[in-house]
Amino acid sequence: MDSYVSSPTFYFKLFSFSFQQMTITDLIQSATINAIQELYGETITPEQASITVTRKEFEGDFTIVTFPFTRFAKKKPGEIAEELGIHLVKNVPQLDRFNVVQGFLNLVVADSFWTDFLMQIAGNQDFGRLSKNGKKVMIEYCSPNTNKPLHLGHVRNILLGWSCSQICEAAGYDVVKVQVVNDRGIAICKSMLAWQKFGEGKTPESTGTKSDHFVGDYYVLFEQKFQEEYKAWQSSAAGQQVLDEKRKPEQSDEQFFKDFKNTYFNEYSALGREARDMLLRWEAGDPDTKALWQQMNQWVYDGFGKTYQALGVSFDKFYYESETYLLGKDIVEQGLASGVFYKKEDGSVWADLTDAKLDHKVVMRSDGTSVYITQDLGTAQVRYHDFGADKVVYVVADEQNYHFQVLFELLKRLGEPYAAGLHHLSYGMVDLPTGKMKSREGTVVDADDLIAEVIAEAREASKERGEITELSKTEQEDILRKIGLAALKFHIIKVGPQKRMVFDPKESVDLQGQTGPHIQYAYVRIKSVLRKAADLGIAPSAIRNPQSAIEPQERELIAQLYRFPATVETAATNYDPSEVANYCYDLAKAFHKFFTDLSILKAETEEAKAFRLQLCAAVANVLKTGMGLLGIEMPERM
RNA sequence: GGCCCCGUAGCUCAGCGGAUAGAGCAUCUGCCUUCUAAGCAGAUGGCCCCUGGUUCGAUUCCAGGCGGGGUCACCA
Repeated sequence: MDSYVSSPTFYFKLFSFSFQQMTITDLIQSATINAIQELYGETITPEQASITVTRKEFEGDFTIVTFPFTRFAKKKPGEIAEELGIHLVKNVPQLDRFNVVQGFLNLVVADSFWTDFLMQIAGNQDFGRLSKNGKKVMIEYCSPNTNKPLHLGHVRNILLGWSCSQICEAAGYDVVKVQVVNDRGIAICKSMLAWQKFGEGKTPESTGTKSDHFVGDYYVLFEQKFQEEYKAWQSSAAGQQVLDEKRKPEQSDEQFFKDFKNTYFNEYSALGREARDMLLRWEAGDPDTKALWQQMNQWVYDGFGKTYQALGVSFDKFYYESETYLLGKDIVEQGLASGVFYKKEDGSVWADLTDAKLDHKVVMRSDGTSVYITQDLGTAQVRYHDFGADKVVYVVADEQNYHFQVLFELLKRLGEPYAAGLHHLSYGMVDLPTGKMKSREGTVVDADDLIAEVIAEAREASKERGEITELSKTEQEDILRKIGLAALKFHIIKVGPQKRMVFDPKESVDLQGQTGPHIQYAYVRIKSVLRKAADLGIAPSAIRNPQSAIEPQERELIAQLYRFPATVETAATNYDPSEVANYCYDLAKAFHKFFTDLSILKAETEEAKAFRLQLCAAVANVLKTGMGLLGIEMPERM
């Protein structure tokens, strides 16, 4: 029966000096297994002895459902619950009493257990951070193209990637954050060409434009000029001739030209030819082209850097596709030799993945050049060589689900040592209330605009409150920045990654209800009380007279705090920051309830004041840590 | 068409084998002679997409539908 005890999920670390301690639920669970053995002579598994948190309309902390035990106990659920309750309270010192409702056994944990726990975590800044597990996880996120600025989609990606990295770190991993930059290809050539033709030597400085937006503007300009050219061609004799020859009977003229756009770009367009020529010159290493490319990209990186800084995120290493796009060919050779790949008559190389319910997949073109996935194979290997990693997480939108299934399958078949630790953190696209974001229709929400907007909104709301007007201008701005970003970040991160989400700009700026600022506000209230207590000379203390019972609001808060380490752990194993977000909200909510129901500095006894202060301090600490895992900073006042 | 994801209050989302399914927003009603009302309490609002199956028990697991999205390029 030791087998389940040795499983790491049944432990978490309470203290910074690492020793492992069973949680109270594990204690109850193993005691339940013993009790069932003694009472009914039946051996049950931990899964069968499932413990849940008691619903708040009943008295108790934890609940055991006894229905499954009727099979062998040959008694009514209520009777079993009664017998089990007596046995557990007798054998588990941490349990004070129990009650039975239907077949549900509600267990009440002794006050002393909760106060002891609070004493243990008092003053421990690292509570919730698990000790190092000696493993490394590499997280790739953001991965932008360099032809235009970051938008709302990138923001979701960045927030997911960043908070995952923070959560993994808290869960004991070493973390390497990497970004793959798509800095080459036809898209950046379009920006380059438009700037070269129409830019008149302008620069971000000369126009006062944020430099990534400056480059993006030329990308847009290219599209405009191309559309003009295409429109003109459509009504020309040449265009009409193609229409007559190639239009399918069921197609309208308009539909035909819409579908024909790519072909036009590649085979007819003058601008298209110029852009493709530029790409060819780039690939040939033409110095002028390279210099222009470098200049444009540098502008973009400078601009991106500012956005990352505004969002409070960073990367340990950037990989550039211009340096990796030729990688992977040796892997293809090895794969051919080992029989993972096969070659077709035309010279193209394929993998047959049909037995893994996937398709045949090209890994090398017939002309010997590599495709997208070849490059990914190469990059995976290079990165592993650079850092080593037990787990590799790719934060990429769910439109690439199939791609990653194939990539992981290939890496597995190639026998890469990290293949078992690969994970695609797939997230749903972000929609607007008006529908999908479409760059062509100009409905894309720009990241920088969004950040500015949420801060402006916080400023507006702050004016009405007048709470921070005494502070210096810089302090005020710092607070407003924290509040605005908390609203934005929490609004996005609270949604489970897998779900496609609707982003309503109006709601993202809300400061009330289930929002980041609501949680910050709980923290600020605590900080305010702690300052006042210091002035009054009241020191926090978890020591409590055993005679005075803990209030339900206090108990609820402590029980919430108790769940924090386990929350961090599951969020890390699931790569799901929304679990931490929802936890923080629940904790803040419980605090606000406590705060309005019970007075801290005017509590009945000195001892109660000190105890509540200690509880508050612990809540503040967990809120700060938890929100920190989401990349959200806490202000001291608001 | 094959495969994958999603379907819970008017809206945005939690819950994912267990008790009468929860929050926030919106609508309505109360609570500031001060530990910050960005808060709290209450009211209103649900065939948990449908139909079967497994189970003592299904919103939760399985199968089949329906609706929405994605993806099936020698594109990235």
